[in-house]
Amino acid sequence: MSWTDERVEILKQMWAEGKSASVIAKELGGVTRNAVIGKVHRLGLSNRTAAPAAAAKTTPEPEAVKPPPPREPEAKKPEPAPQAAAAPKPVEKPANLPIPPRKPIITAGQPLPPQPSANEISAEALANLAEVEKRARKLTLMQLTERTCKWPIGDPATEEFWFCGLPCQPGKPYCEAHTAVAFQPMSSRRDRRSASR
DNA sequence: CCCTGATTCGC
DNA sequence: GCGAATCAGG
Repeated sequence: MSWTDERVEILKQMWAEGKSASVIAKELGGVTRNAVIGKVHRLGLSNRTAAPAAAAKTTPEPEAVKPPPPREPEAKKPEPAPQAAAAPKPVEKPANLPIPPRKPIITAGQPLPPQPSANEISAEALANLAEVEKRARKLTLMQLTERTCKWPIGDPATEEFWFCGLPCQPGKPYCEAHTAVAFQPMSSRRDRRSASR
């Protein structure tokens, strides 16, 4: 794979959204997180929101004197939204919109798991599930990885929402318990005729 | 151990 | 320019 214009766009977008290099790499496919990071740096958009923590470790800068700071002609971006701090209008709804700019990017992968619909699951499995969810690591979407259970718990529209996050079954997107309820053989969900209208 | 990004350097 | 290897850190 090569860095086509589109792929670079996706890269920029996702990086700007705070996606990790590995996630971006998976999304793009055909590249590793190293490739992504490398590209990010080459594009000059390394730090996204001030993170000097792991930025400077070894200062390879001989560091002498810099009389004339040859700064590049920084292109100004159209970002004139400084947020009104006063009380201009009585907005009754604070509206928690951390990430509203959901651009219509064409993300193919990332098959999110289905919501636990009203299925007929064995009592055992359900009981076990309840226990498992108590032990859930309550990961956020961004904390999910290849090896964390991606089973959603709670209502995405509220604060009460997170992902299981327990260790995945090899090759599965969920932990053992959630794999059990996610991939049910049709046999256990038949009798739908009880209310055969 | 899992993960993160940063840097180096041969290609 | 690219990205694997490596590094440094959480």
